[in-house]
Amino acid sequence: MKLSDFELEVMQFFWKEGEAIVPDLHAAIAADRRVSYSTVKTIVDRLEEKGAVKRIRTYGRTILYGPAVTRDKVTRPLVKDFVHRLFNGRVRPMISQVLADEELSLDDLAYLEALIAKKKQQKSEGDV
Amino acid sequence: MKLSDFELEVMQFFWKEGEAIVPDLHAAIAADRRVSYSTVKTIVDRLEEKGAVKRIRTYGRTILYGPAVTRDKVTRPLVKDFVHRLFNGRVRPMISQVLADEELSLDDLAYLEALIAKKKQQKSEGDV
DNA sequence: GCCATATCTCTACATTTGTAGATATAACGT
DNA sequence: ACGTTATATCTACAAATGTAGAGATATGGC
Repeated sequence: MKLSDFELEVMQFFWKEGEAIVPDLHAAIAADRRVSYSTVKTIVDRLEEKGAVKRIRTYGRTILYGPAVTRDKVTRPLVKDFVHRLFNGRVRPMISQVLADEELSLDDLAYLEALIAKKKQQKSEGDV
Repeated sequence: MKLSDFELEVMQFFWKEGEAIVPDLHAAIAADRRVSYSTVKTIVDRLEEKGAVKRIRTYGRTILYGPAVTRDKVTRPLVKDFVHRLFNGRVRPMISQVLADEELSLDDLAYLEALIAKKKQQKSEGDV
């Protein structure tokens, strides 16, 4: 399932909100940048064609859409692709860069530290 | 500087090898998948137009190209974009996923652990 | 010096993507 | 019941992208 940037942006909304009607979706996006209702509707139509969203039911003629694929299903291969495309598959510099550029709370850092420690442990055990 | 997938793939080669002639580039890519010389040359032409690669010199009529932008310059904004597009800007789940999916050596893990520890320290100091 | 060939240049085209207008029409409020 | 209006549907288009063939031509080998 290959989704464009805009399609992905819309999926974010669905993954977060669960279900949505296009007018609300449009309102949410239009709060950020000028975009016509038609444009948003077209994106949703294409997402439907691609099987990324589905019609749940209708209110009058208004259609309630919901996600038909999980975020995970979509993002996993993308992340893999991304690491390979931009960093030749080398995860280390990739994470380094994210760590350098993005703001992380102490909490996040502690969480990641623990996660890595666990991974390390598993790995050394597994190697024995 | 917005580069397409294929363009990015070619840039990988330049960043890794430094400089290259299109025939070699073509050979390298064609080792993976069928693609005509013309196609590769077109991508390089577009990269030149975009200012991502530049002509270094010629050997006969063969042109030696080299990167005109650093990997860093290109990837930094992409990573930021990516995290925002796919994870609503939440770095933690993003890194978690990468850690879960990608193979990391003990060495890598140790490195990242240290990096995070350092970040943590800097942060708590900065907050005082 | 000439020919073969490798490489470049130019042109082309189908698809995908972002974008939106025109038009139809169902449904809601009165 | 009727008109307004919100929403859907359909159509369109420019730009970017992946892809490659045709044709020009400089060079290197002989």
